[in-house]
Amino acid sequence: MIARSELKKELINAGIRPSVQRLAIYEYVKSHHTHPTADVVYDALRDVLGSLSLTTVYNTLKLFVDAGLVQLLTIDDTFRCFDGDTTSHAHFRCDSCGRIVDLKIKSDFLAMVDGLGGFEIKEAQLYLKGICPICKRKN
Amino acid sequence: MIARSELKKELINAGIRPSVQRLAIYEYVKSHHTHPTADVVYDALRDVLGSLSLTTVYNTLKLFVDAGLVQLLTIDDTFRCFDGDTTSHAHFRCDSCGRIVDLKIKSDFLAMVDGLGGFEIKEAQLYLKGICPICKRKN
DNA sequence: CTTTGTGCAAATTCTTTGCACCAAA
DNA sequence: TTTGGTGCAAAGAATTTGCACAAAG
Repeated sequence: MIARSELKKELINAGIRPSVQRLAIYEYVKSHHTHPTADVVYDALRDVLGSLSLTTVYNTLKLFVDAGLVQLLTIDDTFRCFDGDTTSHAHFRCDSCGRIVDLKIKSDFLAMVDGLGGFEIKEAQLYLKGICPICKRKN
Repeated sequence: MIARSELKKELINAGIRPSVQRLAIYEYVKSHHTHPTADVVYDALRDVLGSLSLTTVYNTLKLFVDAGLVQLLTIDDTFRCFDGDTTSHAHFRCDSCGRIVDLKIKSDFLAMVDGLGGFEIKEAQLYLKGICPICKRKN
């Protein structure tokens, strides 16, 4: 859990003015590791904040992604979700419950890829899909 | 390059009736390693085939993906593209030219992921993004 | 004949944009 | 007072669906 004042500084350092809406959205994605869609963030904050529109959520999340503060995940092909954790890690999506789980990966995992000479890698996403331990136990 | 008759057998084995359209679409994704979108496949085949609709291309590619004959890639967040190569490999997308390149990965690369005990992995996608060697040389 | 595939047009869904109003520096 | 943010409504883009006709077993 990061302090609100700390998050505010991060936005300012990134050249983003910390409006009430932006700070609330930023706090949400930084403190929830549920990989929410824009719509989920909207539903969660619309009542907390006096005023919020889905447009603002979309605009703001895009702003954060472009600034490198938030990661955009395309593990599901039907909707985009967001991850406030920008450190290197893998994602697992359960085919049964739909949950997206964070998984640690070794920092040098790119060594497993051949022929990367000459490529400049800026971003890496490792997506795994299958059945999570909880759903597996149920069946 | 695989023979048409061989591809036909693959469709039949998967329980898919090899119509003229389906076979042409299947042949296209199996012989082009350009990771086309449905629209690209449509544009490439509409003149070759007497008749083809974008709807059929969408339906057919979905059919192939569900049957496990073709892979769906979500490396780009604005459109889906398809890969006739279903063997394990990574994908690199160049931010500059948009090209998607296949890269070999070591078969045991999942050993780089921690805490997979209890998970049943059915699918893995490794997406890399950055600048490809060709675009890098140009700048 | 009878089941299945094709393709047009319309619908759907997610996301972005234009623009007027509002808020903060 | 001037720059930038918010949010409504409308537009846009990718994909899916309903349905009538065509084709293949």
